[in-house]
Amino acid sequence: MPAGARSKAGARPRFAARWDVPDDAPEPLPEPGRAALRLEVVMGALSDPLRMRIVRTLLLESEAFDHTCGWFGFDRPKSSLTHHFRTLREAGLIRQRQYGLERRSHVRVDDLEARFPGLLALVADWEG
Amino acid sequence: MPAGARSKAGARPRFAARWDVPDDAPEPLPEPGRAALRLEVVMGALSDPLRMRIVRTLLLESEAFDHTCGWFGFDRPKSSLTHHFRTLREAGLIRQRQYGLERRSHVRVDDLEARFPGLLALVADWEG
DNA sequence: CTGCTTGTACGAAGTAACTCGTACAAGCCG
DNA sequence: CGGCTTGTACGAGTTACTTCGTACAAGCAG
Repeated sequence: MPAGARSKAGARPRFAARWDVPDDAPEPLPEPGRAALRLEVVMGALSDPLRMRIVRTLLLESEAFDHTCGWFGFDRPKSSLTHHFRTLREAGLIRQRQYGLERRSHVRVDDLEARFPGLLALVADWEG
Repeated sequence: MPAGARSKAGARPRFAARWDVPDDAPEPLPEPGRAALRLEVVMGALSDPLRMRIVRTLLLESEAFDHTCGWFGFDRPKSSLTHHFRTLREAGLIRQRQYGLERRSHVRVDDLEARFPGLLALVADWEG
């Protein structure tokens, strides 16, 4: 099945499909595998408004590549953002890669749709 | 619209539809209205495995009426169960009514499907 | 090398959540 | 009435989470 082939009529998600990761991209940081994703952990990660906003923003406004912490423009100390991005990664919501001195994130759309179909649509519809 | 008339082809939820509440039923305990439901609060309530199990059990195994705390058979002190059921009610997941000396609960299927379509299907599919 | 940038690690302080024991209220039944 | 049941209220102990300052590491530009 080709990557991004998500064309079931009438069920196309409103959030952007993910792109093809280039072969020379760095390895992802440690994260739970698809089978290890737990719904209650994912929901716990999304119970924080800032983290919900991070995922939603990545889902709706991200271009065809990963984004750094600073791209979001949050007015919070760096150590706080580190905490929230790590929480999202350890819950399995985002994948992070280290590009030089930047750490870029994107939503694990495929894994989340496979394990929890419809969950990302709820996040996309969230009114912050 | 008859109760349980949820027959969009291929999208029928696997959990039991709710029943008609009799006219002489007690008033529900204080709860947030449909418009006041917040996705991050609902997810926070579901981030506890015991509470996830309560909602899932109500969804899949409940008969055509409300159920008491004791019906679940949890091996926890009563004061702990009070805490979790109240958390679920205040988050808007369940509705509670006082019948004599029992307090019975059911999932707010209509409100939750209207505000967060697909969320209850995720709960029903949860592997505890 | 010197600075600048991105982000981590660590720790501390404050807050919130969970668990549970005890005491109490309210309804039902003998 | 007295006892039984269902569940609450309150409080304490513990744990977990959040927030953030500071110090540090690593990459890049000059």
